[in-house]
Amino acid sequence: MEKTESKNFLEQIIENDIETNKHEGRIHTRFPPEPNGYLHIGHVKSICINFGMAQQYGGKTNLRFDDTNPVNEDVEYVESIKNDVKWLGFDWEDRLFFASDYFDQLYEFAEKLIQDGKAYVDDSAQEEISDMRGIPTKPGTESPFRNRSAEENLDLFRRMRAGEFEEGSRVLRAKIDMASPNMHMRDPIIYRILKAHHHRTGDKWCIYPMYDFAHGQSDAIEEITHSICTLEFENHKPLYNWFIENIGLFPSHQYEFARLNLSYTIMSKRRLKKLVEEGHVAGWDDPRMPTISGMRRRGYTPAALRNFIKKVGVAKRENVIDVSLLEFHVREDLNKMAMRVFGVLDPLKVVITNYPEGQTEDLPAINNPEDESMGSRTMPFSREIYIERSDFRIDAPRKFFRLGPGKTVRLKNAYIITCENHKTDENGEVTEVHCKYYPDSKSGSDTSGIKAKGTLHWVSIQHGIPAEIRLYDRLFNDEAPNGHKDRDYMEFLNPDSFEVIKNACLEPWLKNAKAGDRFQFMRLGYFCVDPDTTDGNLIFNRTVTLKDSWAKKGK
RNA sequence: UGACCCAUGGUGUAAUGGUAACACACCUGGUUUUGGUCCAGGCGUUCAAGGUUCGAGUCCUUGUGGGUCAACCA
Repeated sequence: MEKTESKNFLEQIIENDIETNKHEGRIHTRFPPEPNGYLHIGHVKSICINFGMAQQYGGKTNLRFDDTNPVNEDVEYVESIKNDVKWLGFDWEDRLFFASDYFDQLYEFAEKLIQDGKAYVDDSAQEEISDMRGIPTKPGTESPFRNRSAEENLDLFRRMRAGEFEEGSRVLRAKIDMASPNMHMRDPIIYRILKAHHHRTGDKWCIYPMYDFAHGQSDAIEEITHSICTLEFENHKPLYNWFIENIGLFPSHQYEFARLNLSYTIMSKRRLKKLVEEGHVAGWDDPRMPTISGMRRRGYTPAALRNFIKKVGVAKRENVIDVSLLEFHVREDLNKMAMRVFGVLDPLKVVITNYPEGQTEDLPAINNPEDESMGSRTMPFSREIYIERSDFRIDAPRKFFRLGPGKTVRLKNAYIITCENHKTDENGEVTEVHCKYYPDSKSGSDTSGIKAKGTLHWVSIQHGIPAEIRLYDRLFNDEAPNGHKDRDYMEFLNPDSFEVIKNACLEPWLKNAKAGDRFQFMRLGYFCVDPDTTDGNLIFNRTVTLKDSWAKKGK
């Protein structure tokens, strides 16, 4: 726990609860995903808050799957969710739970409510129930089935459970207040008939509890002290409390925070799913997706994500976080840990005319200037090398500290060279650059006295290895793709969000890189090895570029 | 025309009745064999009107603006 740091409102509540010895000072939270999709950066915030708070105050966090709707849920998702939470660095220890673990208890709670005259079976059609609920500004009307006897309700409910009725023909409702200004209190449905196979309970049940009748009670059963969720559940809180009070359960309390929104992206499961299904991305783990699996594949680190969430803060007002803050934390973490290597994405041949043919030198290279313990390696240098095509310009302006006719640059870890000539093809495209080098300008023993303003990365053609590089950019080119009333978010898809480079050339050290390995390609950005990589085909994903104050100047 | 929640730089988040601060972004400059990192500096903020108070971003009232709620989803 950091000392004098300012506290967010949840920390203040928790510290106050500890001071007043509420729940004997015990802190117990839960992360309650529904196993119906993949986790995204919005969930990362929830995970970090729920696990983070407990960690910070010596408490515990349960992982509980809210699996009350078998129609949408699947074990595939529970495995991916567990994997994602673990990868982020959090541990639920032996506390892996499912709302479905409590179906028997939940059923008993429902019978108790019926016996107490606080719940009834409604035979109305779905549409009738909806009509009778009224609208927010006008009270609803009571169902004709509202005043059945407890005996009749109990009998009907048991027969619902026994499978005697068709799906949709009856529901169990809590008997609260059809005139409540809070729509959730207008006799909410708490059980519906769903003749569906459940991924854990199989065919044991044909009635399933609704979210409102499962979530709070599950919290109470697990004796959760702080049930932290997002703002849209604020209106559910009176109902959450109503069930706890009327059933007589452990007094879990719900607290709400504002969900995370990121600029240039969308966060709804439904919309992300559409991107996948319509093939706008390669899958849920496409590196452009804001999913945890996508960001993992892209090369983002768990620490970067955690630090990002910490900086974003926790409050109750709607927010849109600038993606640049995320990128900042990705770079910050990678800068410390990523080995520096050389790779040329768009090769341009350079011949060093006065360098002896057939000669090769192994030049030392520091692996990470930020971390001496990462040591060094050597890189082969020879007469013919590749440089980045964008590092050469025929019409180089004054402030272009790179190569051009007559220009002098340092080849990182090697020699200073001066451009003497270049060849072009019939289209005026540069095909080859001729330079001379200064033998006494070798890195580490430079006595030439020549000053080169720019430094370039390079790869010896003879020694370089081929690789495929996948470049990613933001998926949407609008800051708030979902924030336009008259335009669909799909209209803002960035057509240039993905580019494949097939003919990149990397320094030979990289030949043994393994899937998931992260590197900084000097001067270009951070890259990681994609799992599609095979023996003969090295594939890298660009995680994020380096900051580029030159590009920003508009060149 | 209901209930609940929210309102601080470009974006976020603090300030708990007492000098509005921190991060990102942006802009300068320095260091640099990465136009990276690092270092130094700059820019810019309390929705409005009343009220309480010696003193209000903070408390009260009203207004304005925004969000949420009318799935047998969660």
